[in-house]
Amino acid sequence: MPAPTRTPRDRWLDEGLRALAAGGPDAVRVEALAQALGVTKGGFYWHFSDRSALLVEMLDRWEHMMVDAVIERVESGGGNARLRLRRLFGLAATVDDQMGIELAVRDWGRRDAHVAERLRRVDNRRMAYMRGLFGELFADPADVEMRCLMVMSLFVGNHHIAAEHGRRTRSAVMKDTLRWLLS
Amino acid sequence: MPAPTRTPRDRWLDEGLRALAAGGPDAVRVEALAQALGVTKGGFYWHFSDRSALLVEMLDRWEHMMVDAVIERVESGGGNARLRLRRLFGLAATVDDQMGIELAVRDWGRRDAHVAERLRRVDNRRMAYMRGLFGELFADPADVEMRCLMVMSLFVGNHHIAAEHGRRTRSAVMKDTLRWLLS
Amino acid sequence: MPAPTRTPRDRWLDEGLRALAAGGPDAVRVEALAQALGVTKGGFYWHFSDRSALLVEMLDRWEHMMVDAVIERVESGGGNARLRLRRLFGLAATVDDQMGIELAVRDWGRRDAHVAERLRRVDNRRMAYMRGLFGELFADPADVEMRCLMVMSLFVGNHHIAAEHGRRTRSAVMKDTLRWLLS
Amino acid sequence: MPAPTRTPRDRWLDEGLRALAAGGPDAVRVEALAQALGVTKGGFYWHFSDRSALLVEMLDRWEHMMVDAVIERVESGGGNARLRLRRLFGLAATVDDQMGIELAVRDWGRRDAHVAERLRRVDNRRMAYMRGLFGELFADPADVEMRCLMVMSLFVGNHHIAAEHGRRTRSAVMKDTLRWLLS
DNA sequence: CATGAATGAGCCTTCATTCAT
DNA sequence: AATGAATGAAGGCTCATTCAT
Repeated sequence: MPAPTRTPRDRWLDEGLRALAAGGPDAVRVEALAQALGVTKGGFYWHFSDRSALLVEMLDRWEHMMVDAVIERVESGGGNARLRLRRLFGLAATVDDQMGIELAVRDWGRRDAHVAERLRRVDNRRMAYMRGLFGELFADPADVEMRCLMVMSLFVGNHHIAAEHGRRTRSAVMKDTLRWLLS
Repeated sequence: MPAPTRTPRDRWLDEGLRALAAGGPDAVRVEALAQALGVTKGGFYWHFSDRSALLVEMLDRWEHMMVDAVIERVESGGGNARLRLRRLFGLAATVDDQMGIELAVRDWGRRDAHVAERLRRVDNRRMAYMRGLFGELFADPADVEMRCLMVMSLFVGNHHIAAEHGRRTRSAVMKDTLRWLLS
Repeated sequence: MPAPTRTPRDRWLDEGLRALAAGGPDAVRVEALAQALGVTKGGFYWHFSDRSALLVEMLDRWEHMMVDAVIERVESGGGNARLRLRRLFGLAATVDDQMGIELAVRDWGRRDAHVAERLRRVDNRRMAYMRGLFGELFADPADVEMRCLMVMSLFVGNHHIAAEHGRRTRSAVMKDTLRWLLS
Repeated sequence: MPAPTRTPRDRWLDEGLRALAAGGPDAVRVEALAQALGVTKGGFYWHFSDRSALLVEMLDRWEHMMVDAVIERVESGGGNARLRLRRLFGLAATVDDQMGIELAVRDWGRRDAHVAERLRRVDNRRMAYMRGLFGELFADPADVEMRCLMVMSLFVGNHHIAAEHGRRTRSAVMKDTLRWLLS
């Protein structure tokens, strides 16, 4: 008779991340989450000492989900650097539903020093990982750095840029661009 | 006896944009703006019917500043497409202090349909302008599209990405990348 | 066309003191005061930055009322030390309706360091005043000190002690005692 | 195999009295007591039907401790009235650590009719006991009443009055005064 | 005897908005 | 054009109380 897969604590966290993606940190309101979960807000304080405690744990969970879990899945597949990069790019498209969280955290980081610090750590970990892979394909470090920055810019920018591309779809343009970056 | 350079109305708008850049739309609070301007919030309602009226006018002003004014300045300098693109890239670096507003609007657009619509218009106008310029340099439309997307991604991503680049500075990596995109 | 005698600000203070006397500092609730004044609690924050700001001002007012104002009234009547002490004792009986505030402050002082400090100041000012008057009647400093302490104890204790005195009334016993202390 | 000296029930009561002394009746919060005892507040309701049930029992315990136990100890020593009064005064100094409870109850009594009633009973019992002893030393009933009132006022006032006494200590002034009251 | 979890009422505080002057 | 004062709707947090286990 195992405990339910998602403990009530987890449900607050999940709902918090959903709210963050939808409306930014200001939308992570205890009252709103409670209503979404069908409970009363008082119960929140059984699980978390504070609204800010929830926000911190949300960030913990996001970091693990978006860095550790992704790298682990890329690595577990094996193969050479080009293959791993392709798998990484593919995975990035996969986490599209978590991209809302990512973008919200990024924006949040521009206003909150603690979040900014965490963001720097996350981005540096990602860059270091990509730098290693690109480094196996291209000799010039400046070239490697450009490619890394472009990949990250594309993934972040992709969700921020609202322009259309005529007869082409955004994802087709993305695919072209990523292929180009591997050549 | 000329009117004061900035009317009181303008001062509310300026302060609103500053607040938007610093803390997102939720930070555009009538009370906070009033305090920053050294007046009481009651007076706000003489100039604007509503908080939301202020927000709309802020977006108007931002759109004009970030599209019309920029294109006008690029065009006024003359020269061929490559030169204009270089001037455009240089200008983009110039409006750095207004980038905070831009990023805030972009984030806001993910939560508000009206803002999203306006953002689409703005990005499409920018893309159309760049597409024209890149189109004079490269024949393949897919290639042109990629380059446009990468430029926009770089400019947006540049402010969102927190990673460091070892001995290189971000602006050096950016410069390399933009030169590459013109070749 | 002078402003109303009691400004709205004063009304909050008065009501706060009433609540303090009736139920201690915990009973000084913004919401309760608002209801008693027939206004909404939101307006409170126009006049005071904070609940604690109200509490501080309440103490200011109490100190002035219970020390400065009393001494001034005793002194303004003139006469020798014995006469002034008699007037002081009489006045003390007069402020009976403000005694509730006094007792509440005293109790409060046992739990709050800031209040305790203020209480010390108030009691020392009172003692110093009485010491001066008793000092003109009795030569021995130890004797003077005893009498001062007994007067203060009586006035404080009088309201705390619940015992009855048979056929005598409390105020008769008090009167006897005070007369004895002057002889 | 004797039961533990303090049953869990007693521990709630003790902790309740400690909280009462430290912060008044409002500070006797089930949650706070539970935390101090290292248990969860749910368990409280096994021992007491209600928060108010705890408060009543706390008063019972206080009354017994501060009247019955004191008189018993004074009487058990024997001797004449003067000796017993001296022993009583000495004992009163002894229960100094329980004085916090006493003062809190006194203040509480000003706001709660039930507590006031109990306080009257307690004070009357104490007065009656002292009246008997002083009555053996002084013939005039009015004189006896004054001395009783002064003793009680001193003991209550002693803890409420915050004034300092120059080179003398409070306890020296108290000792002088009590000796004077016996002469 | 006690825990884990929740409810619901109550309080402090913030803020958009209104309105008389 | 703006101030002083207030309203009312949220929202964060605390705490007595309940209840299944």
